[in-house]
Amino acid sequence: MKKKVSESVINRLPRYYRYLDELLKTGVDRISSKSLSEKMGLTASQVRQDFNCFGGFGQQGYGYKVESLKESIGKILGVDKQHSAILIGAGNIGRAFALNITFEKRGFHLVGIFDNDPEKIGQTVGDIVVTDFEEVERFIEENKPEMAIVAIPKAGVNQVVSRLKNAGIKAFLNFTHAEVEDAEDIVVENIHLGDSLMRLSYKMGEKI
Amino acid sequence: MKKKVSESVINRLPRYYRYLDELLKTGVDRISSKSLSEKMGLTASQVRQDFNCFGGFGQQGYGYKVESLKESIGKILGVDKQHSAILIGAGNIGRAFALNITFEKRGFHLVGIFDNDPEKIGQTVGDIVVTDFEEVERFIEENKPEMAIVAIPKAGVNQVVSRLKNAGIKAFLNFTHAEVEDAEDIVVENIHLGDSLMRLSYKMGEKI
DNA sequence: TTAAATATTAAAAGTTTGTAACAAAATTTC
DNA sequence: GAAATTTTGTTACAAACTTTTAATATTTAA
Repeated sequence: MKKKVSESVINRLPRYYRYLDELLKTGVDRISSKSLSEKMGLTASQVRQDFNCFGGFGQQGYGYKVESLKESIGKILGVDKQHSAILIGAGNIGRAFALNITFEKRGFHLVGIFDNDPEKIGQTVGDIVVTDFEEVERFIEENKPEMAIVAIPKAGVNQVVSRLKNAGIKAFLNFTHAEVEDAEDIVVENIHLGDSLMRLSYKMGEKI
Repeated sequence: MKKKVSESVINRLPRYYRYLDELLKTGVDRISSKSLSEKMGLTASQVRQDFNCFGGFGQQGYGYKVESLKESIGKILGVDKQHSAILIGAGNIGRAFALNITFEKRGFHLVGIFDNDPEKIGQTVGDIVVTDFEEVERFIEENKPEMAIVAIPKAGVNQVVSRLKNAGIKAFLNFTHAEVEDAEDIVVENIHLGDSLMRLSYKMGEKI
């Protein structure tokens, strides 16, 4: 892992991981770059080159062992590790995400849910009780979660993120319309549903 | 608008649109590529080149008029048009999305919600009653929605999409874990929350 | 009114990313 | 067990994307 891997490659890794998971479940235990590329709509060279960024996982004349390839990519992505997360905002999006199984499957574990709405405080989502957001610093100090999922109205985002950052949160999954910027000591993944809608809208205009 | 615009540019447009919307709301009525690029973490030349793909919206020595630039980009993205959509799956994700305001703001209008779970059929989400999925073909015939938001368990996706396609749906927003492939006569936007989690997990491993 | 500063547009250069081709290695077939 | 086939890893090439540079127009200030 000497030279830096390009972002385009990283962005493709989760998709490889998903396909390999799928293959494993259907009982396929080996695959060539060619067949994988056909399934995924890529070229075989690209598949091989992508994998080679991290060192050769394949065997000449044989192909790739699905299980160990999936495991290797999982390791690169870090989904073999356990991360703990808190959810800020127990609204529709927040609740939907908290109840979604993918979350646990990708190595994340939800340990707390916070909101500032008195109506929501005290309710349970899954098996977690919604706590007053004012308690968040104390909770973080005690439980040291690594990550926060932010699913609140746009207006409060900056203040909330900055409080969480100060309290020691290093990673953010942002569902709000505001952009949370990558910075020195934190990592951010923004999920902008509105952007996806606009992209779809564009494609509709182009193709249909 | 003759020569084709690259996908990288298209993918950046929604973000420009959001920032311009923001600027407009804070009362900024003109902006240079330089200040916009600084806000967005891009280079000024990239901003200019992106806009020039669609013809010059700016004025030398002056910059860009925020309002008309936003409007132009909106037109390119097609958010000035009205699209009607149906939602398939009244589970957590589906309901969260249906109740989300962005949806209406981006020119989409929800006209129907479908599910195959007898428990959910008859319930209301927002002001729409959940209908049996078996009715979907008839509904599409009558109401001609353009788009479907698919938020159901992975297992049923292929069958559901193929039925919708046959009934005349041309655009899909896919929230399921299965990949809905772009094809001849349809457009697809996949939203894979699991992928975002994995990307975040990777970044956490890299930087923290 | 003129000069300096600002800022776009367009074109050229540079960088990155993706594709294709080939030699080396392992497997399968005979 | 040797030959033929498969398939990777690597290198070279092509395409796409980004940045730089040059040319031109507008605004601002003296």
